[in-house]
Amino acid sequence: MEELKNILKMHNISPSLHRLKILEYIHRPYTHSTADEIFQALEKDIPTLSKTTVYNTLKTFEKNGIISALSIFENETRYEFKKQEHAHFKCEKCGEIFDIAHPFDFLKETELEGHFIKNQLIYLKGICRNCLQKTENA
Amino acid sequence: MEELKNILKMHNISPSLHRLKILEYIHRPYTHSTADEIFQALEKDIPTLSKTTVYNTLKTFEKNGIISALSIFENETRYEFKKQEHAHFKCEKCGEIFDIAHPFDFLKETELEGHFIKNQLIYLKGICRNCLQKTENA
DNA sequence: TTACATGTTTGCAATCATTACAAATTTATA
DNA sequence: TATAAATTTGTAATGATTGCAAACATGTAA
Repeated sequence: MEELKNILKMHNISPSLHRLKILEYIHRPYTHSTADEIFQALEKDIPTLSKTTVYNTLKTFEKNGIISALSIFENETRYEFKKQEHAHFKCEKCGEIFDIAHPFDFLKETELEGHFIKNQLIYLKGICRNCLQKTENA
Repeated sequence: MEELKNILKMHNISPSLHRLKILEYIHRPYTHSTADEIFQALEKDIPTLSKTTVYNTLKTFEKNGIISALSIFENETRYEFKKQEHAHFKCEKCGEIFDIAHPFDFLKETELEGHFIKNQLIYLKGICRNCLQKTENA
């Protein structure tokens, strides 16, 4: 919790309870949460929490580079704690999302067909290892 | 126009006027259109056109593999005629979207961290060649 | 040609994620 | 303690998309 507080302070965001709780939720490993998911999870602890606050806070975090917003999952925006760059894999069967350490760093800060590439986003789809195993055993 | 008709027929979709017009619009090179954009463009020619028809038609085309839906551009879904796989580049300055012939085919139909990869989606951001040139000349 | 079944299109209402905004509340500061 | 500033809330608005039932068009068989 102290660590989270420091993250906020380092980004000049005052660590209010709500902000800390939201950050805590996103900070758990392998989360790719929607605003609604976060809201529903925290509502229990903080009954006065408003969804607008969740949206506001997520926007603040994103602006300050603490989290990343992923627009690649159909209509809902998903948020994750910013960390080393990686690809995202979504299983077509179970819908689970996995982070994948990806080997495409050679693209960053380079030129492609005359355009200067700053960022890359890689999204993979297929069948995840869990679902593959289930099929084998069936 | 005959070509478009054949595309529909080959996918067992009867080539009604509306469907042909919508397909024609998407078939133009380098389009990454939203449903609304298509609707507004065709409304002039087909005054009775309804937006629901545009959505219905796009969904039909997508199901039949004629077009691809891109969810990566913030909130709006964009559609493009299905063709050879490629990456998408969006310019941070002018917002224009470019297709990029991409060199990542090695990923397809392969395995990564235990998951079976079927599809990949690559999204790049940066400054496009046009905007770069403008900056140089300024 | 008519009548019916089928497929297509329409228009409107509903949904869902997100944002705008102003009021209420809390916190920090003088 | 009073006041300013920041934070949070609640509600209404927006915008993309979907559901649905009615209207319309088309093809087919009698």
